[in-house]
Parts: sequence; structure tokens; C-alpha cells
Amino acid sequence: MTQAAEISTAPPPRHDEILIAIREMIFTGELIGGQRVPEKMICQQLSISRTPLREALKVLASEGLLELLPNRGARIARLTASLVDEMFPVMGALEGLAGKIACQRISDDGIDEIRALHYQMAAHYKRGELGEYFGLNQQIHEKIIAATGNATLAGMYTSLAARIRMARYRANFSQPRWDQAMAEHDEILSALTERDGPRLTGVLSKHLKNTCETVKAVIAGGETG
Amino acid sequence: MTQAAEISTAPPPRHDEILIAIREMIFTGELIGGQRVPEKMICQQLSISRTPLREALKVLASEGLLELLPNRGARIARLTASLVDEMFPVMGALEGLAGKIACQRISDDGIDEIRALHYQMAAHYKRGELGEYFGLNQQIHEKIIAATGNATLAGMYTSLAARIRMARYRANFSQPRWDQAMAEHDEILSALTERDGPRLTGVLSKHLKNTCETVKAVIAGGETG
DNA sequence: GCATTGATTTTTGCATTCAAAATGCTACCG
DNA sequence: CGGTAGCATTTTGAATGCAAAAATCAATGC
Repeated sequence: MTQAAEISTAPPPRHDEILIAIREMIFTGELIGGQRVPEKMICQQLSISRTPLREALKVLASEGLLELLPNRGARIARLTASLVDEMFPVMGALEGLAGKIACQRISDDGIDEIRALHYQMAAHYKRGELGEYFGLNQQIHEKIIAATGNATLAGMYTSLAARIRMARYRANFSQPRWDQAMAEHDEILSALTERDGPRLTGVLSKHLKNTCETVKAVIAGGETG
Repeated sequence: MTQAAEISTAPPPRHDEILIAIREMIFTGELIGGQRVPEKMICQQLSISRTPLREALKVLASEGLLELLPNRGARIARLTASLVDEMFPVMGALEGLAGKIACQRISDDGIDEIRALHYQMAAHYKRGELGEYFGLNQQIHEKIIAATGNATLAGMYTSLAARIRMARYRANFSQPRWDQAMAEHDEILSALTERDGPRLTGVLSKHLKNTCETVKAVIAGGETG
């Protein structure tokens, strides 16, 4: 085994980094829904040429994060209420499946990790730290999905979650809604601890329905981010 | 309104056609699992340059139909048993959701269309015409998904179905299995006619489990297509 | 005879270039 | 004054060209 083995010391492919960079620009709100994306601008901003950029744009379009208008360039996808109504039932089906499988397969250590994240999140909730709360919240949901050991499921979930993140709905996260969400998370942790698949699936579904309403409220308010 | 309006008389984007062409090459078995895909070869075959081809390859990779090895080109994805075990539960969740929604939303005409497809399929079954059977089978499942009116759901389903189609499992479709599948389809039509969502979901799930076993049998037999 | 090393060839990744479509502007006409 | 036609500019779509990495092959040493 004289070769460098599997550890890739090679420079990372530009194309992937561009993908990540643009996704980040969308999530941070640097690029917002409906906005056109001139290739030249992004090229200068990232110091790359148009070829790898265009490759990344095609992939992002296939993920639904932006739309390509032939001969008229790309624009950031706009999240409509009807799209949200489409996406959340699918999210529900995926998370429901994940809940069921996770209860069967997650290790005790895995549950402990989620519990740790949960209490961290609860602390941020009590201190009113919304940004930190959302970060932990996302991590918990991802951990549950990851606990299924199903990469296909995880990939689809992540893709859908990314499209919803475009809404930046946390801007419309009222205190009552926050209280409710935190209570739902208590239930989630409880169901997971008891490895009660059906209950976890039910709670996740309820949690998701409420999130859906919040997101739609944001969109209806004109903030389509 | 002097412009050409929405009717696109413009030449279709090469990039999309390439995508479709390569997908077709995978489904027809012209490109088989594990096989490397030299850019030059495809370029000559389709009479295009490498730039749009590479854009298409990136998209296909993001769809899971092929994998990109940095600096080492693309290869057709290989369907492993563990991947199939991942994909079918997700398919089940999606089809289950589709069954539920379809029963609520499908029009009577929509049911009639599926019924027509069903009887056509049954005729091919009786005549032992496997290829035609599979074509109709695919159309029926797609119709059920389409009846939900949920494009996000349909897109995810289609993407997963495409990856499974790579297995060309019809090669291993025994007569007993075929009899069983046809019986399941009778049940599917029946549940749909009665608009019995839970029953439809259950039948689709059973149908899918059997398909999963058939696909895995093909893979285990060395034919990874 | 076999393995290893080095040069050659091929292939990939990206930048650049060229052509076509769309956009914006100006001048002209009603 | 408003609208349209024509031209210039900008932007996208695709082909080509160039540099780096990988694969291939030959020669050398053991």
C-alpha cells in the first residue's frame, strides 16, 4: 500500500465548492427569492469562470433552489403557498418513515446525543436566542434522519428542507408558536427515548403541520425570501 | 401582444436533450452499471461538445444515476442490495402518501383512465407480453402519483423510480411473481375505485415489497445492470 | 521473469472565445 | 407626445484551447 490510499489530499473540486457557496448565499439571504442571478456577477464574486458556475447552476436548478429560463438566465426560486402545501406532506411522509426506523435502529448513545442537543436547545429557548435555537433544532431533526442509516432518505429530506429554509420563516416565529414548538420537541424526545415509533411519527407530523402554517404565514405576508 | 407569447418556437436547450438522451441510454442498457463514461465517446455519439455534456453529467450525478470521481470521470451508478433496501422504504412512503391523496383528489375521469390502462395491461399479461406489460404498469403508477397534483411528490417518485429501473429487473420476472403482481394490481384498481385511501396505501406497500424482493434477487444474481 | 520507475498519451477541469438570443437605447414616424 | 423600428450592448449557450491529473506503456533494475 504505497499509494496515498483513500485520504484525498487533492484540491477539492471547484464545482462542489461553488455549489456550497451559492447554497449558502441563498440561505443567508444574500440571494433572495425571485431575484435574477447574472452569471458574471457570481463569477467575479467567487473568482471563477463561467464554466464551473454554469455546471453548479444546473444542479441547483435540478434541486429546485433556482429556476433556469432558457436564454434568460437563472433566478432564485420563489416559494409559493401552493408549493409549500406540496412540500410539507412529502416532508411528513419522509419524517414519518424516519421516525419509525429511527426508533428501531438508533443506539442508546444516539438517543443521548439527541437528548444533549435537546437540552442545549431548551437553554437557548429560555434565553430567547432564536438563531441558536434554530441551529440546534435543525441538528436534532437531522440526527433523527441520520439515525435511520438511510442515505437516500436523508438526501431527499435535506433537499426538501433546503427549499423550505429559503423562506427564512424564523422571522415570523412568534412567542406562542415558539412555546408550542418547544413543547412538541419535548414530546419528540420522549417518544424517541421510549422508542415508540408510531408516537414519534405522530408528533413529528404535528410539529411539521405547525411549521407549515408558520411558513405559509410568512409567505402570505409578502416576505417570500 | 405582438410577441410570440408563451409558445416556445425557440430551439430546445441542448442541455436538456442531452440529459434525456443519457437517461435513455441508461434505461435501454446501452450504458450499464459500473461502466465508465468517457466524455469524448458520448460527445461523438451525440455530436455535441464537452461543455453541455459535462453540465448534464453533473445533474445526473446529483440524481444518483451516476457517480463522479474527481479527475477520474463518471461511471454509471451500481445498484447494490443495501441501496435497494434504502430506496424501497422511501418509495413506499411516497407511494403511500400518493395513494392517500389520490383517493381524495382523483376525478372520476382519472379513475376511468387508470382503469383503461389496467385492462390494457391485463390483456398484455394474458398474452405474455412482458415489455408492454411493464410499460403500462409504469404508466399506471405514474398516473396515481400525478393524480395527487403534487409535482414535488411526483418529481421525487420519478427520480427514485429511475434509479430502480437501472436494475432491469424484468429479466428476473417469473410467472408466479407476474401472477401475483397482476393480482395486486387488481386490488389497486379496486381500492382506487372505492376511493379507499388506507387500503390503497396498504396494497401499494405490499406490491412494492414484492417488487423489492424481485429487484434484489436480480442484483444478487450478479446482474447489476 | 517480475516488479518498479519514468516518459508518453489520454482524459479531465477550467478558462477563454465565438455565436446567438435578449435587453436597452435612440431615432424616427404617426 | 406616444409608439415603433432599428441598432448597439449585454448576457447566455456552446465550442475550443490549455494546463493538470490520471492512465498507459516501455524500459530498466533486481
